[in-house]
Amino acid sequence: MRPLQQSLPLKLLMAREAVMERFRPHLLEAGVTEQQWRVLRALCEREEVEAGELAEAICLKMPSLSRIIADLSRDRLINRRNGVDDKRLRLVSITPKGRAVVEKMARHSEKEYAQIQDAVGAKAYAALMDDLEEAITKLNSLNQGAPD
Amino acid sequence: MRPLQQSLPLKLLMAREAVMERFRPHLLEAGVTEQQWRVLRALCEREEVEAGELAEAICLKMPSLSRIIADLSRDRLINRRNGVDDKRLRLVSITPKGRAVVEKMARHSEKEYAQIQDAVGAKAYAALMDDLEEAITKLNSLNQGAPD
DNA sequence: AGCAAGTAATTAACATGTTAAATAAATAGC
DNA sequence: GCTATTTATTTAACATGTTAATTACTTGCT
Repeated sequence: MRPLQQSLPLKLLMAREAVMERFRPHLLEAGVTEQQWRVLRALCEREEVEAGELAEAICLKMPSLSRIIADLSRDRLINRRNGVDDKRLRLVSITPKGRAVVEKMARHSEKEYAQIQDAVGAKAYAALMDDLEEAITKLNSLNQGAPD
Repeated sequence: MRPLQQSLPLKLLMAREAVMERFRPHLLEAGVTEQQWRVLRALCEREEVEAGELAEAICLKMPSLSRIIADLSRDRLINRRNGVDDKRLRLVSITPKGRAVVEKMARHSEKEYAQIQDAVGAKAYAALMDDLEEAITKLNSLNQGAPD
C-alpha cells in the first residue's frame, strides 16, 4: 500500500488548508463564506455570466451555486436575471456593493499572497502554480478522454 | 484584482477535483466515503493511533472524525478503545475487515495512479509532489510562526 | 404545428461538515 | 489533597454540500 505521504489528493488538500488558513480571518471579517468569495471574485472578471458556466469555473455543483446565488442576491452583492435569448439561463453579475466587498478583501488578500510567496519562495511558488496548471489540464483531458 | 486563474486555493481545489474524479468510482464500489477512506488508509500504516493525531494527519476536524470513527466502528472496519495511561484518549486501529477493504481498493488505486502519472508525465508528477510538500512545510511554519 | 428528447436551473431529502457548548479526565498551583 | 485550568473527545445546533427528482424552457423530428 502506497504510503499516506504519497497521496496526491491529500497533499493537495493539506496545501489548500494551509493556504486557506491565512485567508479565512479576512473572509470572516468581510462576512462572506469561502464559496461566496469564489463567486464574487469570478464575477469581477466578467460582465455577466451564465450560472452553469460560473459553477464550472469555480468548482461548485449547480445546486450549491443555486443557493449561494440566492443568498448573494438577497444581500444585493450580485444581480441575477434570466436570459433573453434562452429563458432557462440564469445570468449573474456583480453589483457595486459586491465589488466594494471584493476590493476591500483584495487589499488584505494581496498582503497574504505576498507573505505566502515570501514564505514559499518566489521561484518555488511560480513552479508550483505552473505544475498545478499543467496537471489540471492533463488530468482534465484524461477525464474527458475516457467517457462512460 | 488578481485574476481568478492566479488563485492558488482554486488551483489546488481544481487539481484535487480532477484527481478525485478518477478515484470516486472505486470508493463508491468499495462502499466507503472519501473521508472514511482517508481514515482507513492512515490506519494501515500504524498500529494504533490517537484520534486527535489521526485527525491532524488526514485534515479532518475532530467532530467530523468522531462521527466517522463511530460509523467505521459500527461496520467493524476499525476498533476503538480508550487509552489506559490517559483515559481521555481514543485509540483507533484497523480491523482485518478494514484492511481487506483497503487492499481491494489499493489495487484499483494503483492503476489509477499509473494512469495519472502517465497523463501528467513522470517528471512533472514528481515535481508537483515535491513542490506541494515543500509549500506545505513552509506554509505550516508560517502559520505556526505567527500565532494569535 | 405538435410532441419527444434534451438542457439549465431549482427544489427536496438526505449526508456531511462546522462552531460552540458540554463532558470527562488529566495536570498545576496552592 | 483539593480546586482551577487545560486537554481530548463528544454532543447539539446549525450551515453547507450532494444526489435525485422536478420545473421550465428549448430544440429537433415528423
